[in-house]
Amino acid sequence: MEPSSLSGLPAGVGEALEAEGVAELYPPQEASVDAGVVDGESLVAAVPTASGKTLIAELAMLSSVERGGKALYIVPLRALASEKKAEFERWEEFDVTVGVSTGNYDSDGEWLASRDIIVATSEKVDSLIRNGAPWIDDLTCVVSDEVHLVDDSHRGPTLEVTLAKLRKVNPGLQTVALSATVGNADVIADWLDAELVESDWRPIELHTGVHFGSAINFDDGRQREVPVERGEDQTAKLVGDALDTEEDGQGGSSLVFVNSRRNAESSARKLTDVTGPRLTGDERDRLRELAEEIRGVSDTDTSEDLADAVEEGSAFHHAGLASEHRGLVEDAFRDRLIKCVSATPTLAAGVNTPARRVIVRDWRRYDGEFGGMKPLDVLEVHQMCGRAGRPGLDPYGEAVLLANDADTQEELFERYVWAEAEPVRSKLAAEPALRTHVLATVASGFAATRDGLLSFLDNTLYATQTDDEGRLAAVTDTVLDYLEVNGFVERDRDGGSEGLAATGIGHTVSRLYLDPMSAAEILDGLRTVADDGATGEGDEFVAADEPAPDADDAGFTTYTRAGEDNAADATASESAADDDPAPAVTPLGLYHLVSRTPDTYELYLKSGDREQYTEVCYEREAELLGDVPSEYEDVRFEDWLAALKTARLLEDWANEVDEDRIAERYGVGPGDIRGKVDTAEWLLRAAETLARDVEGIDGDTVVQVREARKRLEYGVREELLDLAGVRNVGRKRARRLYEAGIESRADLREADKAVVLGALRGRERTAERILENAGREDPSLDGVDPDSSASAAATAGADADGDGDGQASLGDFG
DNA sequence: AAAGGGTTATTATAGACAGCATGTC
DNA sequence: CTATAATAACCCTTT
Repeated sequence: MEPSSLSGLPAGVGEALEAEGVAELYPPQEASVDAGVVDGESLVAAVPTASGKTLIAELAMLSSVERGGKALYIVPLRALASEKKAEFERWEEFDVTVGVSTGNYDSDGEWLASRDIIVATSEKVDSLIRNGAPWIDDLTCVVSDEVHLVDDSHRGPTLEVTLAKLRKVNPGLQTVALSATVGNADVIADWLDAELVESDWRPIELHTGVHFGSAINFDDGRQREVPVERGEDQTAKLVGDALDTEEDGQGGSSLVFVNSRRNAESSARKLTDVTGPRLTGDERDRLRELAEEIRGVSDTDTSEDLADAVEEGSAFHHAGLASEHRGLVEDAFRDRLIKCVSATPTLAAGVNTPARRVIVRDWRRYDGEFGGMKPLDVLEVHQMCGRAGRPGLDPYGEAVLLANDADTQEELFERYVWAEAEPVRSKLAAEPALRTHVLATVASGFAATRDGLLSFLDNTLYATQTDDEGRLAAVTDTVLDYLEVNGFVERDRDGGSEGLAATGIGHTVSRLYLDPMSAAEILDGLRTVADDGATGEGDEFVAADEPAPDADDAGFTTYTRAGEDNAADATASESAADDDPAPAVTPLGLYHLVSRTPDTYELYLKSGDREQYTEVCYEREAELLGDVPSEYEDVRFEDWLAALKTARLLEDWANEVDEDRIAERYGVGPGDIRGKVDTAEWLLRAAETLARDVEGIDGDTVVQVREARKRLEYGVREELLDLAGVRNVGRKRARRLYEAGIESRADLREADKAVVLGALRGRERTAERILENAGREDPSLDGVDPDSSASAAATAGADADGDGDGQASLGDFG
């Protein structure tokens, strides 16, 4: 079937597709057309990755738009949202407009309403429904990418409930669900009242096999000799083999999947010996530039190690990387500059990063709940293997699992190569999921009675799958009790069917997209302040701020100038020394409060951390909001300590501790730091709104919350808040300016330009921009010489990039 | 006695959405 | 109950 023969698409689209090289539709695409995608029919397409799923979605959306409708494309990851948007924007030529909406990249609501196609994450769609985005009921087509993720216990229920809501609001809604090949695609189709298109067809052949001994044994019976001598590394030989096998004049790149961040890093370092010697001079030059760029992203060991590996054409990829790191690695890998990436599963489900050869090195992963090493899901391994084969570059893709012995080889074939992926199972009937969604469903008017609620939930995948009718109702009742006790819903038990209504605060919680349990915890904590804030336990706070006896490890919060390490302990007590009445609430207390909320991921407690944070906990008990759980009797004590560790990380960040020191101290990567700060910022903003909305919380507390949040946002101490608010001034520059005597925005407008320039290390253009942004009337620095004394004070700590731009920015511009 | 080399014990373990108000270097 | 790699701790040998 030729694209131009399709009816129902905007004029010219079919021809444009052909011009792109789509001469014929792929079989699954053709089957989808036969099933009616361009005629508004609902469809579940369960086909392998990279077999043209996106085009199926595009056909549905474009034809829907052509009929005067509006389409929504739901993605599981923010990074995918921008990728899809860029892809769809080629239709703007045909007057089809595209908009995106995710947590970190959001367009104006009205502007969105005017777009024909909107790309958003499932959580964002959920949030838009809760907040009553007006265009939601104009939708005529919704595409759900990677629907098999409804199986995810954390995020799956959101997708499930969101789809149910969209379909409820828009009865005739065309629903197109794109799924990996799973065991029960028919059940999903059944749930969505959709046609099913199921296929294993791939445009690029995929050879899956297991390497053992001296050869890869493929599923089709072929063998490929890749001898591995004793003491040689299996992975290295396979990567080398792919690079040495030229197709279309180029060696093939590899993607190595491992089971931990550390393994990813060490694998990348080892593979440097394979990739490095095969680089051309030109590639080396470009890689060196890329490495510099990577070093510029963050001043941490992780960043440095990544740059070192990249210089040799190898890289690692995991969630500890900053998003800029990830983007740089992904792009360079796609450009074939980086020859091999060692990755954790981040890359299996993320943006499109295909390779000639995929090597699944580790097929088991540590799982604490499981109590040891747990084999990966078949679906997960299939997703990894699906990354093999670059369209347009490789004539075939190879996915190789590694075995050390014949038994393992056998097992891998049985378990993964021949096996069908697990069936998808709804995870909706669990308290945490229902807590959130029951409240939202009631608050946004989808149900006004218990019966109404249950009948709404009947439209979910869970309901179509379960044999246990009572389970959902039972969990729902438990959750309703919880919501009532915490004052989020009111129940009217008089009528025939129990009436339900969200309270004012319940509405707020739903709109803020908070887990009700987080909201309850935050409110409890803030009320604690109101109770005993005035009792004047001030001295304890001051005492807690002083350096602990063994200052080396305990002197965490101490502000240290760059390069001076722990020497500056004295600075710490300065702010505590004046006679202000003790603050009713400290940043640490607030950081701890939001960190112990179910909306924050816990930091792992390493050995030794337990003792250390137990000590910190008692030292600073007075600052913590709420009662410390009993160390010996309460299982929540562990969580309390993990939250305290997170809180300390946040406190360090807000005390201008360098990123690399934080990374080292807490055993995390730059990506984790940014993630934690970001989450805490979000929760503190929500806390601020809650505190204002609810009675019994002191106005002063609200101010403290805001300040704690702003200090996280800029990563600075209190005295720099004003300066750091100026555009182009981050935590580092603000501190340098402050040290040079420029303490505020107003100072910036009045100060001696020579001093400003000196503090900014003579960076003229930067200084001019900053002066301009601060509102100075005459920002020009022509003929101004930097004041060397200001410069000297500010240069005390040399930062690695040497140009004074060591701004640790938290901007999240994927 | 100090350094070097090999063996054994110990330690630690993936990922990532949301609000809001505007702009990284 | 399962793995594996890096590192720390330890023990023995050699110089």
